[in-house]
This record gives sequence, C-alpha cells and structure tokens, in this order.
Amino acid sequence: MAKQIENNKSYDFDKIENKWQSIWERESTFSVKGDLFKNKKKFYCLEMFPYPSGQIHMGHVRNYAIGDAIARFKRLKGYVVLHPIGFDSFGLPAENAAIKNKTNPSLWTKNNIGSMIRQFKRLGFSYDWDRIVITSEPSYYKWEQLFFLQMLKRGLAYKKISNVNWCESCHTTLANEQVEDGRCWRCGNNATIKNMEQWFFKITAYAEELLKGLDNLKGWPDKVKTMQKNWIGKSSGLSVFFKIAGSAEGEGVGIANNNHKENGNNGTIEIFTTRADTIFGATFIAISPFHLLAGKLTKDPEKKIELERIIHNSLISKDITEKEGFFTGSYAINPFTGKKIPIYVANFVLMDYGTGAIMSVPAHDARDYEFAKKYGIEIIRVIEPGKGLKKTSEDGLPYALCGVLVNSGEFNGLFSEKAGEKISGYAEKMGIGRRVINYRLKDWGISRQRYWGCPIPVVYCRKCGTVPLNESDLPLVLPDNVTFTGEGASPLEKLESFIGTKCPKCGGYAKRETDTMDTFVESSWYFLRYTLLDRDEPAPFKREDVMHWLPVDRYIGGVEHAIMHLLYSRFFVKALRDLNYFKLSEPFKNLLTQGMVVKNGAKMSKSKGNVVDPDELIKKLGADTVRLFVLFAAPPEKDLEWSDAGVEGMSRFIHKFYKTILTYEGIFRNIGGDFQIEKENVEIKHLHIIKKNEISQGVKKIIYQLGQVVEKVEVEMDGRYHFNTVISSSMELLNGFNNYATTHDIQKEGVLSKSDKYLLKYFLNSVIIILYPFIPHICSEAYEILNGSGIEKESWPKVLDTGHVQKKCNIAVQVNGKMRDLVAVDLNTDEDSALEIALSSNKIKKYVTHKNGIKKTIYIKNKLLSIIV
RNA sequence: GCGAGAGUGGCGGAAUUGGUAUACGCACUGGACUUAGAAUCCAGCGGAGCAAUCCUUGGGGGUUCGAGUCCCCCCUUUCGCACCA
Repeated sequence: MAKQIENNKSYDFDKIENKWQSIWERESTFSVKGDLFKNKKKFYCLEMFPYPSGQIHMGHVRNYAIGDAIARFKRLKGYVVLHPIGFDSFGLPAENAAIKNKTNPSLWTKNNIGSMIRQFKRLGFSYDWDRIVITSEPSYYKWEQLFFLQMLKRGLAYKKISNVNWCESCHTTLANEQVEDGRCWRCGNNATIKNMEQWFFKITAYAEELLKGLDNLKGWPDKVKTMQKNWIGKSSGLSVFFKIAGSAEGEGVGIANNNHKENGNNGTIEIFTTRADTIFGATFIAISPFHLLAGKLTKDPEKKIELERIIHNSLISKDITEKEGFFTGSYAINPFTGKKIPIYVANFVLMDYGTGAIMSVPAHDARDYEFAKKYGIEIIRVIEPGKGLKKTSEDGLPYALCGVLVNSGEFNGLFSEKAGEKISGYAEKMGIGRRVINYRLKDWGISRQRYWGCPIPVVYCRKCGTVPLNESDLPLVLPDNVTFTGEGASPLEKLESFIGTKCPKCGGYAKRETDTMDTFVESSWYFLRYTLLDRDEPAPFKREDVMHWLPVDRYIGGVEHAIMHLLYSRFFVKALRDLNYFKLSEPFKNLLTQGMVVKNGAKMSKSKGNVVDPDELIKKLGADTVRLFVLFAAPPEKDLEWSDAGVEGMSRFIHKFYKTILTYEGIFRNIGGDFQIEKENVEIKHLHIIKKNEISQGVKKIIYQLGQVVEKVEVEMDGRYHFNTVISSSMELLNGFNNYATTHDIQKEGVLSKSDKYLLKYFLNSVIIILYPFIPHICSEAYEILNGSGIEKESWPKVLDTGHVQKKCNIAVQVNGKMRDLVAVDLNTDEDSALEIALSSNKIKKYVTHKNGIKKTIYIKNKLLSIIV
C-alpha cells in the first residue's frame, strides 16, 4: 500500500531501475571486448569475490557499492575499466548443506550462484558479465591442477609429515593462517594438533621477498602491511651449539656439515637466540617436548610419563596456561662459561620455530625467569642498565632491555648491541655457532580432508611411490556420484571408482590422493583469470592480457583477509612469475579495506537478530537508496552503523533530486549541444557562445560553486574515497540550485537569459554526473530526461570560468588568539586596510581600545587577521 | 604483554596542509498546508545564561599570535599478534 502511494507520485524506482538494468544487460554496457582497450588508459577495479552462500548481506552491498562507484567514476574519467565478478565456489558450506539437506554440493552451489547473480543485477552493479569466474568448474580448477604439477616439479609444492592444525568440527586440517586465537577461522572450534602427512606450498621460499615487497606497496593501508610484516616475523640472531655433557665428549663439534635435522645427533644441542649478548647468563637449556632429544635424554620412567603428559596437553590445545617442564637429567656445557647447565624439557618452547631449543637466560627474559623461579634454577645477571639508556622502574629482574655487560668475561663493559656482534663473531670463528635469520612464517599447508574442493592431481603407486598425473590428463574432475554420510571422513575416501586408477608411470594399480586443495588456492589467482575473455583458449590466461591489466588498480575487500588471502595471492603471483607465466611480482597496487556493517554496535548476525536483508530493503526503497546510504553513512574504511531512519533520509534526497529534474525539465530539455564561454582569442564556430555579460550574478555564483565541488570530488575519488563528503557536497549543490530556482522564480518567462539556461543545464547535468557513480539508475533516467540520450558517453564535468569574481570575502578576526568577529573585506585586501575595517567593528573595539596598544598582527590574505594587544 | 588505530552535538559524521569547530544527513522542536494523519515545505537545533558573555573536540600538561589537528603523560575503546626465544 505504502509503495502504491509512492509509485503514484513521481519516483517509481522499480520501473526506473528495471529499465536501466535491462538496457545495461541488453547492450552489455560494461563489457570490455576485443582490442578496444589496447590504446586507452586502463583501470582494473576489483572487489573480493564472494562465497556463494545464496544470500547477499549488507557487507556485500557495501563492498560492491564501493567498487561500483569507483568503476563508474573511472569510466567517466575516460578509462577503460575492467570490473569483473565471480564466485569462490568451493568450500565447506556447500558440503555441510549437502549433508543436511541431502542435496548435491554442485547443484546447491549452482542455485546459489544463480540467485546471487540476480541480486547483483538487481543492485545494478556495472560488471563485465562476460568474464565471470566460477572456481568449482573444471574449466577453472584444471589450471590450478596444472600450476600444482608445475610447482611440484620446482619443489614449490611438496609433501611432509608434520604436526598440523586440525579442526575436529570441520574434520580437516588448517593452515597456520587459518587458526585464529587457537580456534578454527571458519567455525570457531578449538584447533588441536595432529601429526599427519600433508601437501605444502613452499611460501617460505618467498619470505624475504614477501617482506621486502611490502615497502613498495604504497597504496596499501599501513595496518595491513604491519600485519603481514608481523606474520612473516623475520628475526636475525645466533644459533649456538652446546655440547651435551658426558655424551661423546672430546669428539669434535664441528658444524661444517651439520644441518638442522641432525641436531642432537653428534652430542650437541643447537639453540637459537636473538640475544647473544646474554649468553653468559644462560643457566639452563630448554627444549621443546617434541624435540628429538626430549625423548632421548629423558631416561627416568617417571619423567617419561611426565613427558607424555606434556606432549598430550600440547596436542590438545595450542594455548599454554602454565609453564611446566622437568629436568631431563642431562647437562650441557655453556661454551662461553664452560659451566655445566641443566637441560630441561619445557612446554613453552616451540618445536617449529628456530631449532626447537633455547638457551634460557632467566635474568633477562620474562619467560625464562618465570620458569627458573618455579623450578629453582640459578639466575645470573649479565646486563646492567647503562648510562643514558631508558631504565625500568626498578631495574630489577628480569631485565629484558639492552645495557652494559657484566659477569661476561672479556665482554664486560660492552653495550648489548656491540657485545652481541662480538659474541656472534667469536662463536662463528670458533665453529660453535653461526648467525641465522629465522621467519615466523611457515609453509602453507594446502591439504584438506574434504570433498568439495579442487582434487590434488597425484596418485600413490606401490611401485613408483608418489606420482604426479600427466598434464594431458587434466582436469582431474571431482566425481559427482558421492554419498554424504556426515560421518567424519570425506566421501572421496570411500569412492572406489575414484580412488582406483592406473599409475601414469608404470601403468600398475595406484590410488588417488583423496585430499582436496585449500579453497584459498582458487582465490590466489582468480584475478588473473578475469583478464582472459575467450575461455576456450588453451591457457589459464594470456601473458599479454595479464601484463596489460595487472596490477589491480584498486582492490576492495574486508580487512579479515589481511593475512590469509592477501598473503597467499602475493605468493602465488610470485610463484607463477617464476614459472615464467608473466613478469609481475605484486598483484594489487592499491588496497581499500572496508569496515563492517554493524547495527546497535554489533556485527549483523542471525543469532543477534539484527540482520537487515538487502532484498527486502530494495523492494521497499530501491537499489539506489540502499547504495547511497551505505556510501553516505561512513567513510569506507570505518565500520558503518546501520540506521533505518538514515536510509529513509537518502530516499528523501533521491525523491527531491528527481523532483527537481522533473520540475525544470521543460526549461532545459531543448537547450542542447556543446557551448563555449567567450574568450578573447579563439572561438569555435559551431559552438554556442556564451557571453559573459549575459550571465546573471546568481548563475555565476552557483557555477563557481559547482567548479569548487568538481575539483574537490576529483581529488576525493582518486585516493581517499570518502564518498560521504562527495555526496554531502552534491546535496549542497542541489540545495543551492533549488534555492536559486525558487527565489528567482526561474520558470517565469524572461528570467533566464539564453546563457543562463545553458549554464544551469550544465549545472544540472554535472550534478547528475557527480552522483552517477553512487545512484546510477536515477541519474541515467535524469540524464535521459534532460538530454534524450544515455549518460555513459558523458565525461566528467570541467570547471567553467564564467568570469565570476568574488568581490568580498569574510575574514576571521582574532584578538589575542580568540575568535572575535567576522568582517567583510575586499578580496585580496592588504593588511593595513583589513586592520582598519576590523578596528571599526564594535565587537573588536571592545578588545582593542587603542591602535597603539597593538603589539603585533598576523595576516593571512582572505582568511584571517590575528591581533595581539 | 607487544604492535597498530580510534575518541568531535542526542546519533552517523565533516573540518585532507595548525587559521571561522560541529558541513551534510538523521533525530528532535515550532510553524504552513490538511477534517485528520502521512508526505511535503519553511524556521530552529553543541552546552550554560534574561542578557552581555562564558564554556566546549576523552582527561591533564606543553609548543604557538592561534591546536580537533603538533609534542609529552594518562584514561577509555577497537583491531591484530600472543610464550616466535
């Protein structure tokens, strides 16, 4: 009923939006085809593609409205814009839905994609639909399997047994990046540790490049770069070999041929430290419970049970609530002091960082201190706070800062940094240690024990071992004929028709790999696939297309992918570069991370009951209104607080905007063609010439204001993307126009000169163009009403010089730094006359009684006069 | 604990470079139109005060003729990492 009333009035958004959406669809308005783009400026505008859950939410609307505004703006600025969309369609929800509803994941996914496409189209996003990517289709993942085989050949993909993160609820392993706060990123279940054989991508081979590359990503938010930097976690230090007392004594401890894996085999134990300067204070060695030596050195049966218990606890949860451990019974020799120090097993020592063993310096490390106190281990101070160094309140222990060495033999008196250098040098010279660089980053575990993912193209042959498929046998298609029991393992593991195959090498019986790839693999290269128009090409993409379109000029998505997706993608592009696909090192030049949409201060979620459904809102108020609100209510990088009343305000504005166009349509519809404002030198004959003396003052003024906004918006739309300020400026322009129009009664015959009419039409057209990126339907309609043609061939408005000279301006007058009055002065008035005028103001007189009393003045032309008395 | 960001009316937010704080919108109040309401339009809207005037950008200090903006300390809050040796 309410809608009926609205529709009977002027703005029938359903009709208008459907009209333009069908035009865009019919004419493929936003497709980039053929060679058209080759000699024009390009712009690759990309939003993170969605998982096809079937329902879009406000977060999507916001993400894609931002991207669409940028894409449409760039087109107006003359760029050929690649603006694609696709679906990240492998993943667990499809499989869970299949279990729950007894459907097929591929069918479920297909249906969801269909309804999401409908929703995107209903929102009027300007996508190039010819380039859609659906990652669960063999035509897509075929290439991913090829990359895998090529990476395998290069050693960038490999298999190993290790302790990996396991989510019992998702029944699969997780990469390190996918464990947040000890929990599974997807379901929030507590992650445990499992010892399993897994496929890995060797992302660590690129650790240094991934880190260094961040410096060049000028268009990324610092926040994201810091997060990646911390995640990569580079630290340089010293690894030192401590002899184990009583084992193979006298045997040389040369390290020339030693490597990590043999650690402990030759009667030594290798530790890693970033504080070599504290080595004289090392009073015990702590090793991880998973360390090879933990089992070897622990002889006492009771302690063996203790070790088992600690290992068990570490596997259950990554979270260590209390430090615990035990003395193994063995000692090591501190190579610098020559003293025997006990070797402890300690639960807080990580096996997969450094060497899995540390030298513990309780005097100068809080963790070691806590442990030493608990087990009564000796604490020796070796660092004193030096002069000129920042001191802690008491300089008590543990003292973890730098300082001057004491109790450190020949190194006494040196500052930490220098001492660290010398000690490291000494260790290297004596062959008992070496400088090393460690990264926190681990290789990317990509095996998933689930069905709905990209099959890993290898088989296991009893004779030949692990054998990759031949490239010509790709794609290895994920079989469709599976049954979902919902019990633990992937249905692939029971599908004999899939598992049983021939070994590509010997032709004998072989079993297929039943794990599938992490879905983050698909999203690591989809942005490359978009560049390929002809999907029948026998290639994942063409080098020339990638080199033309990439890097992505503006990438928009949620900050939750700051590490996972954005790090994997950077790695993948570097790996493909090294596989000689193209010369490109970084995929995303500029990154915009948008905030969440919240209601009543909380993230929208079903459980909180604060979800706003975009579909319903579009039905009620239209796509333009919804889009305008999500762009107006907050700058993109901040969280957006939902407000139903605020949305209605946007609807009101669009009504007003449309009404203005309809009201003045009659005056401006027949004003056509290009025009030129008269200039002294050149005039182009076929253009309408606007005579400056024919323009009324009011028109000059609003054209001047338009120019100011056009310039401001241009800056905003090219970097900061604070659409809220752009939209508010547009509102001011419209209000200004309406004010002028009503106070001057411009509809009356003879009020407007022909030049005025040309300029006011230009004004209205410009407002329409400025708003078009945000509310494209109504702007297309408004433009057509005034001009009889489509807005897409329009370009961004120019700033016109109508000869408008502002004669007066207000300057702020301060007395002793306090704002006292605003006075009107001629533009560019000099200081003396400005002061005269200011002093004639009653408000100023009150504070400045005598001109002689003035000590000093500060004058900024056309802005401010500051008087000090 | 470490690291990064944020704190401005009743609310979302503006002020990009130190120079008229509170643009734009929402909510609210009054008025016009109407039998009435909705919608629309007009006016008002940081706080205190009759007023002149004073106060106001989380709190305190500082630099400056002048600070929301720069510096120091503190508080609150959001996010990320969390035994990475």
